[in-house]
Amino acid sequence: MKRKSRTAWRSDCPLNIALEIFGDRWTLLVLRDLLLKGLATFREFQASSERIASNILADRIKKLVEYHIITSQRNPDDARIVTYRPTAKGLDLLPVIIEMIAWADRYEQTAAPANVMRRLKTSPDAFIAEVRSRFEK
Amino acid sequence: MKRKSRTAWRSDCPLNIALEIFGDRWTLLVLRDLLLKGLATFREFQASSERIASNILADRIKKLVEYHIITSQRNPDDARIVTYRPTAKGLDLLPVIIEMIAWADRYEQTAAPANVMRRLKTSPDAFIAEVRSRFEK
DNA sequence: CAGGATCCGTTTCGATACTG
DNA sequence: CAGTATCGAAACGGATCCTG
Repeated sequence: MKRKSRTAWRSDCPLNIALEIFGDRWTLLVLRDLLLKGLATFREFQASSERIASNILADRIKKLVEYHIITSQRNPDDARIVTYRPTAKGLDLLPVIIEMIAWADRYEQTAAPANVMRRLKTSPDAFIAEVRSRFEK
Repeated sequence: MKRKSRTAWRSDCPLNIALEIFGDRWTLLVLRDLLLKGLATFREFQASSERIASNILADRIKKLVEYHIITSQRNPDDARIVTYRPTAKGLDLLPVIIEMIAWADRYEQTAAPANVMRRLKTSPDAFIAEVRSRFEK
C-alpha cells in the first residue's frame, strides 16, 4: 500500500523526503513527544499529541519506522506494551526540533516551560547531549 | 474566511502556531525558495516549487503575510509584478531551514549543490549572515 | 487492557481551467 | 503576472472493532 502521489514534489529539492517528516504537523508532534517529552508508547502519544486520532497516529508511527527514524519493540515483561525509541537518525533531528521551538518561543505564544527554554537557548548543545543520554543503551 | 478547525492541536504545545508553517510542505518549499534560492515573485515560486498549484501558492503566501513572515509590495515600475521579501521574523527561520537541509543531506538523497552544502555545514553562521545581507535594505 | 485496523461522514487539499 | 473557481481526490476525526 505504498503511497503513490501524483505530485512530484520530492524531486530536485534540497529538502526531499525530509518534507514528509517536517512537512507534516502530526509527525512533528510525535517527534516532539518522543524526543522532548520522553513519551514512548502509543497511549502516551495519543494522550499528548493534541487529540491525534488513533488511525493517524498509527500511520505516522509506521512511516517513522519505515524511514528508520524510530524503532518499536515489545516489552518482554508485558507483551501488550510496545515501546518506541529514536534511532541515531532520529536523534539527529534534535537540532531541527530545537531550532523550531526556539523560533516559536521567540515569536509566538507557546506553552513551553520557561526553564526548559532558557537551557535550550543558552546551551543547545548541552541540551541535546542531555536528551541523547536519556536514550543511550 | 478564518479557518476554524475543531481540533485543538495548537494548545499546550511548545511548537504552537509554528506547526502551520513547519508542518506544511508547501510553506517550507516557498520559504526555501525565498530564503535560499533568492526567488521573489509568484511566477518564480510557481516555476520552482515542485509544481505547486497556483491556488495553493496563493494561499500559502497569504498566510505567510498574515503571520508577518514575508511582506509583499508591488513593483513601482511595473505594477503587475509583486515582490515578496522576508521580514526579520522570516529571516530568523533560516537556522531551522538550514538544520533541516543539513539533516536531509546527511540521510537522504538530495539535489542540493555540494559546495553549498559544504559551506552550510562548516560555517552555518557565516552562511546565514550571507543570506541576510542579501535582504538588507 | 494496549496497540492498532477498519469504516465512514466531513473537511481540506490540490490539479486544472479560467480571469482581472 | 498574479491570482480565483471549480470539482474530484485525499486526509482527517471519530467511532468501533479486532487481536493478543
